[in-house]
Order: sequence, then C-alpha cells, then structure tokens
Amino acid sequence: MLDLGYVREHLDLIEKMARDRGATLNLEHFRQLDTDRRMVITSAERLKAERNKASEEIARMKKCGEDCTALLALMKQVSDKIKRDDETITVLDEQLKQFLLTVPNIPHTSVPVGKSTADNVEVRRWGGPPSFDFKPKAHWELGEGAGILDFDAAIKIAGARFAVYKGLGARLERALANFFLDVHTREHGYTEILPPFLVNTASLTGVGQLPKFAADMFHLEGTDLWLTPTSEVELTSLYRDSTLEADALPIKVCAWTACFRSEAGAAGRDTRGLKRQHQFQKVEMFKFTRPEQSYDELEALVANAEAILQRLGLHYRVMLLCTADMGFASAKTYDIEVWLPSAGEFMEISSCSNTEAFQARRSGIRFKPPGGKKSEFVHTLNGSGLAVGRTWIALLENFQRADGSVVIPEALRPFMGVDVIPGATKT
RNA sequence: GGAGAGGUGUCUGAGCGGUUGAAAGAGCUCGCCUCGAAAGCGAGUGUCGGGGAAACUCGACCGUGGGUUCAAAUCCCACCCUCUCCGCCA
Repeated sequence: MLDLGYVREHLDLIEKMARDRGATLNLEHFRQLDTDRRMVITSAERLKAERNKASEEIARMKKCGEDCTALLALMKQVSDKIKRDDETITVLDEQLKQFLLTVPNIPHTSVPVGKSTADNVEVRRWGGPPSFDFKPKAHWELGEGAGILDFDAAIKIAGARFAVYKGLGARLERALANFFLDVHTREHGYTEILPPFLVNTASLTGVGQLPKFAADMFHLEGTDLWLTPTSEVELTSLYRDSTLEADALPIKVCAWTACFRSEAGAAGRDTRGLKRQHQFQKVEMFKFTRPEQSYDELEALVANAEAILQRLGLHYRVMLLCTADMGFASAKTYDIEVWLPSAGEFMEISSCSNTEAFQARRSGIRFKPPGGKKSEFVHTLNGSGLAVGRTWIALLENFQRADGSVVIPEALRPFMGVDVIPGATKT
C-alpha cells in the first residue's frame, strides 16, 4: 500500500505508473473521496473541540453547584451532529482504504517499461545447455519411468494437479530442501524459520495477496484461515505491527514450507507434469532492511539464489521484469529461469523482489533510526531460494541419460546417499 | 470442548465517569559531572490523522466493534486474543 499523502501529492506519477503496469485506476474517484473526507474531518473535529471545552465547563459548573441544564441540552445536539459526521468519515475511510489496497507499487526507475513478458530484459546467463545424443525426455516420463513419480495415485488421493513422490523421488525432494537450507543458513547468513502453513486474513492483506487475489488461494470454510500460497506471507508477518532496532537490520530469514495455490485462472496451462501444482514446496529467502540498503540487498539476494543453481550445475538466465510483468507489491523483480531440455526453453525457478515499504506499510513494520528520530518503515525483500519442485524437474531433465537414469550432481550426493537414480527396472 | 483469570505507552505497572495522553518505576536520547565509565543530577522520550510555509495547533487512539452519557481507559453488550486448570489428542 502506498502512503495516502504521497498518492495525494503525486497523482500524475500514479497515473503514469498504472499505465506502465497495464492497470486501471479511477483517480478522479480518489480525488473526490479524499477531499470529501478531509472536509468532514475538519467539521467533526471543530465540533469535538467545542464539546471538549464544554465538558470541562460542565465539570467546573457542577463542582460549583451552578445550573448547567441549558449547556447540556446544547451539547446533546452537538454530540448528535458529531455522531453523524463520524459515521460519514468511517464510510469514506473505508472507501479510501479499499482504493489504496488496489493500487500497485510504483516500479523503481531502473525497471524497463513494457507491455508483456517479451519486454523483460535478460541480465546475464550462466553455464550452457547440456547436449544429448538422444532425444531428452520430459520429467514426467522420466519420473514415472523410474517409478519415483505417481500421478494416478495422486488423483485418487486428492485430484488433478497433485503429485505423489515415491522412493528416491521423495528423497530427492527432501534432499533439495535440506541442501538449500544448509547453504542459506550456514553460508549466506539467513536464520531458518519454520512457520505455520495456515495464515489468517490480516497476514495475507499485509503482503498484498488480499483483497485482490482471494481466488488464487484455498480458504478453510468457516474460519479465518487460508492455506499459505508462499511463505513470504508468514515471513513478512513475523514482525507485523512492530518496530525493529535499526542496528539489527538487515534481518535475513529463510523458510522451507509447503505452498498451496488454487491456480484458478490456469485451467489448461501446464497440465502435464509437476510445473504447476496445487501444492508445492519452496525455500524462501526474506530480508527486512533499511531503505538505503535495500537495492544492494536485492542484488545479494539474487546472487544467493544463483549460487544454488551454480552448485547444482544447472544452466540458467536472470531476467529483469518489465513494468507489465511485475507482481502487484513489487518495485523491482528479477526472475531466475532454469533451462529445460525437453521443452528447449527456460522455466521460472525463482523470483526475487524488492517491495520497498509497500508491504511494510500494510503490515506496520517500522524501525527506529539512531538519534531518536521518527520511526520509518523498513523495506522488505523476498526471493525463492529455490522452488523445490521445479528444481526437481530441472535436475531430472538436465542430468538424464539415455537409459532413463538420472545422475545426481556432486553437491547433492551427501543429501541423497546415492550417485544415480536408476531408470526403468522393468524388462 | 468445559471452568477461571486477564488484555493500558518500548517494558513493568497504577488508574472514585469529568485538566488522565494517561501516576510511578525501568529503559532509551540529550546535557551536567568524570581522564573515561558507573553512580548521581537536569531535560526530553508514542502512533495516526486534520489545519498551517513554519513555530505550532486541533482531533483520535488504553485488545476489537457496538451501546449508555453533555462527557467513557473507567459503566453495559458482543467478539478476538493470552494465561491457568480439566477433557481430548499426534
């Protein structure tokens, strides 16, 4: 959420931003609400000041035994008027808040203006695609062939867009999560968090998932709880409504969690395989920083995610997203895309964003600058480090051999206990 | 799920319906003292919003939302949360 005063004074900038992002905002509606609201507030507060004065006077008169009947009657009327004004203010406040909640963050000046994913800018590329002297298989063929992936069972248990991992397939998922967490906690300086996987409405509103994206999540009927769509929600809410010590910043945390998405608008897309599931696992990196350090920390965050892919020896590229492709809360986003041999294209495996004060303002996360100055909002950053299921996909496809077996990269072997996942054992 | 206790500022903790934005203490910031530190002394120390160029001023906020009243942290109702005991349970 943007600051009300800032929006009021930079309407032209907001309008340009909305255009760049391909969003539509009714700014005239905002302007009207804002002026109306301030008018009624001024009126109500003048009356309240009058009432406060009169209350003191009444107290004094009663003490002296004077008659205050006339003043009481007058104040009764004033109170009624105040009540009506307050009700109007409540309505206008709510409308204004609803408007502000739908305004996306302002992109950083370094973000390219664009209309679609085609306008994203490739920043760098690491490694190269593996070469095969056979036609590389898709991960679902490899997984089902090796008996480590079972979609039929998942359909019985839950339905479409779920998966069952078996044997070394399940172990690979677990090994990847452990590997990610070990690198981030022992080498990159993140503190590991294991949060609840269910989150409440306030937490989701704080990161900007609600009210706009309710349809993309699973809601537990009759409760205020939702299945978390990303641990960005939990990690932001770690410090919701609190003030942090300035010298404790930046605070760097990471978490492994399951994530749940209803993928309401994705019918028919990526229906085969593991790419787009209702449930997946992700290791998330998250930072709370001071404003002046947040863009340096964003670069470091991306580097932390890249380090994982480099250790695994997976070919990838880093994309700077254009205005049209960025998330609602983000001021600047890098996507990391890993090579997928079967498709002959790159697939998103991490998304790293600086939301500046956008989430901090909604979530009430401040810090106290040294020297007793007024508290300010922190900047929050988030990035996948990495999406576990998608890394599983990349690993199978990039390190497959002609017989359907998959070679485990060196870095992962201590976590796997084996060097190779055998291909089909059936004759 | 049943019974009880409680939710006040950064923290601890007061608060007969009327100068209580809120006592007191701690913490923190600044100053004095000191070679320096501690102790001691002095001053300051919430957030949000309206008006104002600013100094400043006005208003709101004592878990949340309603109600009573000229006036509510203080009375009434509902809800939420925390703690203790019991039950159930991985």
